[in-house]
Amino acid sequence: MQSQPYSQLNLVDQELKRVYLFAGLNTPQLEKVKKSMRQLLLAEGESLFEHGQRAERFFLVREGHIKLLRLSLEGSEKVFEVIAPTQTFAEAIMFMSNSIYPVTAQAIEASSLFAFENKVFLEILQESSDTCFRLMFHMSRRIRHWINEVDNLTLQNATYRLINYILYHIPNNHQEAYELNLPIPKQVIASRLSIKPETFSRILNNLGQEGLITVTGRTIHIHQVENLRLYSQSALTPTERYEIACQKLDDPLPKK
Amino acid sequence: MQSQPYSQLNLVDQELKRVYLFAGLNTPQLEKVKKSMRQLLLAEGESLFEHGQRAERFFLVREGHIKLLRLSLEGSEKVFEVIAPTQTFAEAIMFMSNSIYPVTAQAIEASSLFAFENKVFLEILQESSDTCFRLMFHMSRRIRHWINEVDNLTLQNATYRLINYILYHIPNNHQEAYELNLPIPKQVIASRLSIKPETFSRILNNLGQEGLITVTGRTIHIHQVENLRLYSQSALTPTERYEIACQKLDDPLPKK
DNA sequence: AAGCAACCTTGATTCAAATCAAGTCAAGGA
DNA sequence: TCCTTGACTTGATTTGAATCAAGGTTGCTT
Repeated sequence: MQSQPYSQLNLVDQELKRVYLFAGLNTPQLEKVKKSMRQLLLAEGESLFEHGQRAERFFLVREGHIKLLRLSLEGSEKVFEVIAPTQTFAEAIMFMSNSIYPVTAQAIEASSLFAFENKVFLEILQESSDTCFRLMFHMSRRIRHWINEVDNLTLQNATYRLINYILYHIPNNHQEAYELNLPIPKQVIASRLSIKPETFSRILNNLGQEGLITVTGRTIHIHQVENLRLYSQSALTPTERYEIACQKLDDPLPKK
Repeated sequence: MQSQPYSQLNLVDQELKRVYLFAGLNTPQLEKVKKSMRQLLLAEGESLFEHGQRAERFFLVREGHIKLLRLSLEGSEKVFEVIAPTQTFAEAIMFMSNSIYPVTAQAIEASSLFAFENKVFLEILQESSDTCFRLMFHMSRRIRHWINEVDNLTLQNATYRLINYILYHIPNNHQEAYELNLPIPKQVIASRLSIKPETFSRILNNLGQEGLITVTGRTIHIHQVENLRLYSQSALTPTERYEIACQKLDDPLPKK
């Protein structure tokens, strides 16, 4: 991992102002943040911090992708989240004094990030209840995000979760065809959705067989986004879906 | 649901001061909170708010138990959390202006609560960055709680989750025998752990067969707390556990 | 161009937990 | 006392996804 103090450029200022944590800061406050900021360059597979390590910094991804994961006792890894450029992570545990990172962070590909000192940012917060509020807003969004996550994991099956993942990555307004490029290996997405790679592959296959999508490498062609949406709303078991499909029986469906 | 303004008593003051949100408030601030506070009495099964409703209040449970749940499309319910006396809930979404409750809240048994106005409390927060910090601390704890929840749901099996639930309800220092009284129906606990009632029952049975616990109605006798801890640490599948148990082979184990 | 290592797919099999279907048991009412 | 109702248990069966075990692709290196 490379680490270096980062020179003050106006370009960086703009980059930081787009981060929700810093959006409300004035110039001297921003300067203070920038002084404690470090640029990190991670190689593919390199880890940034380990589950259990003291949490003293939070991070902003500039290029590449970082996965947050945990290892089970048997050694298999479970990815909780994949952090993409412009997103921050590990800022929420800042408030637990002497706290530890609840997950391990590792670069999926060569990545560039900024690291910020919790201590410095906490000092700034102490002066501005406005920034506090903005932060709390985002923390509560994160809580809701996790509630949804548990919801997905428990109420729905693997196919539903995968479809939801796809839909999440399509702009809301799109109704017709869409071409989705997966930025990261399918295995990582599979883990993120708590699905084994084999099952992931089979599900994509099934959706292809049903004529909803076509997969070419890491590109997923969705023929009719609206159809996928309907599909996810019904949230049925494959058996049930097949039965319904047979009832509709406009187009011949593959017999399993 | 009954609702009424609540008279100012010193007893209530003490009750409120023990709540983390109010711990840092001074007397006039606390008075302000109390003025907007309402007491609610819920009958068994009565719901307090529904998933999707505007979130304008947060709550403190005084007596009884409240479950936070979501309904699947087919109507089955998934319990996310069970709130016990002295605990608050729905305070984290306070910061999302115009936000909605992400879950439904319903009384498991006849319950008594206090309801607080988000607006009033937010005004107080704006004056005290100290209280803000305390709140953020608890919000970040909650985020970590949910990360652990997902971890449990994905890396571990049903037996492990149930054991963890039991261990969680035993004081840390206990090593020997312990008698745990479940305050709520087993079905609710099962849903909380994302297990079907039938499976829940079977797991308790298995643990009984292996000599770890004895179940009498809603009372669980744990013979050796330390044994349960070891069991949960290994986190193996039933098959694996049985094999290991056979290798140890000090005491005869039931053949399946 | 050959070799190799990720990454992905496919098929056969196994398994934990869900589902379906009857029960038992205890509490409360009429 | 009988009947109902809800909470729980037990057994038989099904099923979604994991696991095991080969293959196939792709892209990179030497």
